Parts: sequence; C-alpha cells; structure tokens
Amino acid sequence: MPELPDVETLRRLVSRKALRQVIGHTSVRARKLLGRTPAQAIYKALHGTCFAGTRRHGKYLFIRLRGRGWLVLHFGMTGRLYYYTGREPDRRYNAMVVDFENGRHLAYNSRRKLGLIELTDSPRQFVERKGLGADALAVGQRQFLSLLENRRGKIKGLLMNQGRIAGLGNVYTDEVLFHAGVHPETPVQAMTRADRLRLYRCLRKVLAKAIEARVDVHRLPRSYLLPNRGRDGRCPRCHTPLGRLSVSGRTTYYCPVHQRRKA
DNA sequence: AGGACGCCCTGTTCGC
DNA sequence: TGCGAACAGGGCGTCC
Repeated sequence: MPELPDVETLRRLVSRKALRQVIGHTSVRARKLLGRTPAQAIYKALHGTCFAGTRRHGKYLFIRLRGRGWLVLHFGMTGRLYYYTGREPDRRYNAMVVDFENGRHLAYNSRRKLGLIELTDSPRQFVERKGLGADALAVGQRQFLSLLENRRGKIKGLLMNQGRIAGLGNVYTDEVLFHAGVHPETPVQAMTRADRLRLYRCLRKVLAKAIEARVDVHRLPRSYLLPNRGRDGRCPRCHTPLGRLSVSGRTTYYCPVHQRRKA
C-alpha cells in the first residue's frame, strides 16, 4: 500500500543511506516492472555512477543518477526498498538489486510485481507525461479549494484521482475522510466551504502524522482509522462497527456515526 | 466527466 | 479441517 507517506519514508531512506556510493553491478530480475525500458539501459545508466539526490511526486520516487538523469520508482501496492549489507533479505521477491562498490546494496522488493522501474531525463517531464496532479503535500489551501470547484463526483473518487491530487491511495483517503468527518460518497457539490477547509486541514495533518509515524515508531496513534481497518474493525472514537462499502472498486471503511451521509 | 468494471499480480483470507 | 474462491489495491484501459 505504498502511498505518499510510505514513499516519502522510502525517499528519506535512500537520501539518508544510499547517496554518494559508487554503483557496481545492478541485476534486474523482474523485467516486467521495467515496462518498455530495456534492462540494458538500467545497467548502463547506473554502472559507475552514484545516487546524487532524491525527489518525490505523489507516489513516485525519483533518484538522481549523477550525470545520467533519474531513476524512477513506483511501488504498486507491495513494493518496498531494502538497504543492507551482507545477507540479502527476502531474496525471492527482489525485482532489482543495486550493488554498491562499498559492499552495500539497495533492493527493490515487490511481491505482486505491480509497480514501475524506469529512467527519465526530467522528473517534471515525467510527471507531465503521466498526467499527475499536484503533489498532495505541496497543494496549498487555495489550490485545494479550486480543485474541488465544479466537480460532480464523490469526494473519495476525487481524492484518489492521481490526475487531480497525487499521493493519496485507498487507505489514506479513508483516513483523511474519517478525520474530517466526511462520508466517502459525499458529492463534492454537497460540501460546504467549511467542510472543504476542514478536509484540507485533515489532509495535511494526516499526511504529516503518517510520515512522522513511519519514520519514527512505524505506528500511527490508535485514534487513527488505519490500525482499525478490517471487517471486524470499530471506530476508535465511539467503538461503532465500521461501515464497509465499495467505491469505484476499492474497499472503503468509515465510521457510520462520525461520517454521516449527506443527502 | 465520472464511474463501474476488468486486468495485472500473487500471498492471504474467506467461506462453504 | 481443507481447499478453491474471493480479496487486497495502484494504475490503466474500456465502456457507458
């Protein structure tokens, strides 16, 4: 479920540990993740250079290759990174392993092979080509309000639409709506200005808290929806059994008491 | 435009 | 208890 907070955590991992180390060999084991990029292009781009910096847009991580453009990573729903020395963790599912000449390694790991490994000359152009909206953490209040203007659909659909706001997936969309007290199927047009402002504040709060939790304790407060998701889950505030429904094919959890449906 | 749905993918969970 | 079906969900494409 790598969404914005998870990808931001991975970005920080790379930034903290994996920069400025000469890259030796890179092995690609799951070519499927490369899309149209030939594995040879990956080897060539990485060999002999080093990671020089990182950037993130929505759920995409960009790693700058000194003098050779950028490596682009998307983690699908099960992707993650391991930075390690010595024994390779979870070997079976490592789709790509970068060997640094100092004996350390960075592995892109994915059980379900839904994701993307690619090269680009420019993150900005990549973002444009993919048609991604503004990064969810970079959106200002005014811009957020304008994104909600004249929209016809349900609020959950809009928040999950990467072309509008990039970074929120199923899980954190539910989390944000829970904190804002907004029912996931609320038509955007039925939301008052106060609703929209509250939603914006909750979006910022939840993302910031989630990043903090992932980096430090790997755990969100118990008052969050996320630790309580699931068929037998209950609202952390009132203990009401969570409601469960499907919104555009994604399982949605919400509190029927705190997130009342608006007509 | 928006949304329902299917596909990809494979480990896990569900339900009979 | 066991086993096949359904589920999980990010992104994309198709269809209405």
